[in-house]
Amino acid sequence: MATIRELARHCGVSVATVSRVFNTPEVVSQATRQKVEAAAAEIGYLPNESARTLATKKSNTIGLVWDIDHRRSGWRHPFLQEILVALKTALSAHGLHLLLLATGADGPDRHLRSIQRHNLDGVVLIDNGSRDPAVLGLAEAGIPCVALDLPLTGPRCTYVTSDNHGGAREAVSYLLARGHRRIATITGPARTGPGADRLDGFRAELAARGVPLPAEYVAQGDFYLDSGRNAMRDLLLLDTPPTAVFAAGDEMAVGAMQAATEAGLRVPAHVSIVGFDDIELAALIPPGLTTISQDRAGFGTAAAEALIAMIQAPEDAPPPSPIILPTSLVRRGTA
Amino acid sequence: MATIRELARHCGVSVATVSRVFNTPEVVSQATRQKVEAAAAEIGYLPNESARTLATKKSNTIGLVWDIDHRRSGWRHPFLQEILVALKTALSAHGLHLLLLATGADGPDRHLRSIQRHNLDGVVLIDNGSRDPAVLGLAEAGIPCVALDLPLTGPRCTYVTSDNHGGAREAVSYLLARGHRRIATITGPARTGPGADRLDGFRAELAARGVPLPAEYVAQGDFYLDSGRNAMRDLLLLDTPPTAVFAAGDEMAVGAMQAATEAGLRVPAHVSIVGFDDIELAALIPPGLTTISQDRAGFGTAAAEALIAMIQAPEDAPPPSPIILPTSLVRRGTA
DNA sequence: CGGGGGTATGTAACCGGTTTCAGGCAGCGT
DNA sequence: ACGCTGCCTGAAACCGGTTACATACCCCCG
Repeated sequence: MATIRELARHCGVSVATVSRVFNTPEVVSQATRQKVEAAAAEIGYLPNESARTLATKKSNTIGLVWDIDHRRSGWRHPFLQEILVALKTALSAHGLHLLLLATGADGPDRHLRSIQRHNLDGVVLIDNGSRDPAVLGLAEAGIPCVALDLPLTGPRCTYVTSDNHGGAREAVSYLLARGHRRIATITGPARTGPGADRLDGFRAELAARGVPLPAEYVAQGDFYLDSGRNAMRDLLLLDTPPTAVFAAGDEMAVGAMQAATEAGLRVPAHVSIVGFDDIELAALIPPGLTTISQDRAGFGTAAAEALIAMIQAPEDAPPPSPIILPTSLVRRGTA
Repeated sequence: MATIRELARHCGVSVATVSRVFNTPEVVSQATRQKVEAAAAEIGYLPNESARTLATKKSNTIGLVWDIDHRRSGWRHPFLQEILVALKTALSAHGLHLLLLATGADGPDRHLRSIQRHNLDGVVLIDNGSRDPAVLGLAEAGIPCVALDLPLTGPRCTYVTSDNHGGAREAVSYLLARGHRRIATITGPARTGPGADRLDGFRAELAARGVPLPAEYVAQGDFYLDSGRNAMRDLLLLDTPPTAVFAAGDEMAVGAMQAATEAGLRVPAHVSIVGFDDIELAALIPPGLTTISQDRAGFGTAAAEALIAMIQAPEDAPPPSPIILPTSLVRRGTA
């Protein structure tokens, strides 16, 4: 690898000039700039990132902190790949690199250290509902930070999430329009933003339309398949079982479909089901899961944009406002 | 952030000694070591990665190069998340960081530059079948490199893949044991390792058992759902349609199931289907897809181990041999 | 023709570590 | 007492960039 001094000697200028060609080309004369650029291309010079980071204290790198310990938490992300693609694409367009940090693998607190050690310019946080204090502390650490599906705010910290409240209302509204009046829900964990917001929206729409909601129509789930199946079993055992169920996640909706089938019921003839997420499976499982679709790539893109805005903004800029992505209902066979 | 000089002054030793405490603790006396360690903990000293990388030319970081441009290639990885988890976990255990590089987003060649600019210690390559020359060139660049599902070898380059050949043979063997003699296959793209190997295995097992394979029983697919559906439609239109189909990927198997259903056939009563991959959907779609399961986490773990071994080995060590992960048949409802 | 202002470039300090090399010191044998 | 050895420590060069500051030069104007 050629160094800046070699390149400088090679074309008879000082290292400062070479540096300027790459960083503030407008201050160097046309002639020398072209001379340096040509020589750089010829000998294949590439500025060393570590040296640059050391000198400027900016790494042009953002960290993705993600709880990896799915053995313990059982957590899997429904759209991780899409988010990664969108995030990386948007960051690359601004010359930013992406470093993967994992709370599970790196140990508690370790990612905070990593952020300092690497001079990271910002962080995006994928929520796992762990409420890890070290993760939450990031919001106050002053480093630009955007959380996904986790309502974290601070002077240089914001979050992006879907319109879970509105999506849930739309689902309920749709079921009401189809004539249902006995509508139950299978919730996500209350400690997660989406879990809480979808339940709120569900309640809000029923209340707004004057439809009663018996307490036993709210069944607790954890976003995973088995919890949906169990919850549905319980719902079907009620004296007056619901005619429609809004599951706060597609996996649970699939579990609910299985429970209904096992109980000898047909979907949607005997019971309607609406999910949330629009995972791949939703389109493939017969008769097709009606669900609320999220803007999967939007998470990554919005996170990148928010981060870049915060990085470029002055230290004391007003805190950014949260980004709420729109949802949309996808009609398929289950409702 | 405290620097090494501050820490040195703080406890009355030289910077060299502090550095040794962190890198070669065995050469510094017990007394000073403890003194330095205590002071480091007290003032929260953390060595700066960039400075370290600059001085040693080793970054303790490995790059994950991954073709992100799925808009063009339509490529999605079935187990990306599991691979990421296993890879990151294994790397973290050895103190290595993970940097995401994307051929689609970073532009052609850009990841090669990134590798040099960042002094990456190694690279893992997730194949997308693109045959990108810059990617393939990595094998010769001398940097430790392990490819996933792509038979790439070199002095410091190896790969990990499933036993695609054996898995395919097992699938065929199972169908033969169930009494089938008219067995067709839906292949993956021949340019991909798994696509080619699964077809080879399919052919080999039939040949070994003396079962004839008409040319029209080999239908071309591309691993995605639609191709499976189309291929199956064609197969069912033959004069003597197969009684069983081995699809080289689960998505195609699901497509094949759809085509069979659309043609008024029942699976497995009229036609049996075996897939490959054991994606999540396989267990959930009725009546459950019989398929060949891969060691998903094994990809990440094996890649990390191979990489670490290469990094620690002397430059002229013999090239590592490829890692072939075992597969296993999962019996469900379709065969 | 001399001075002022603006522009392009160079010099050298600095970022925070690692590492070579030299030297101090204690212990030991003679 | 002397020299030798081995262990521990420190001084300083170095990694490859950035940037504050100084300087050289040119042009224009009074």
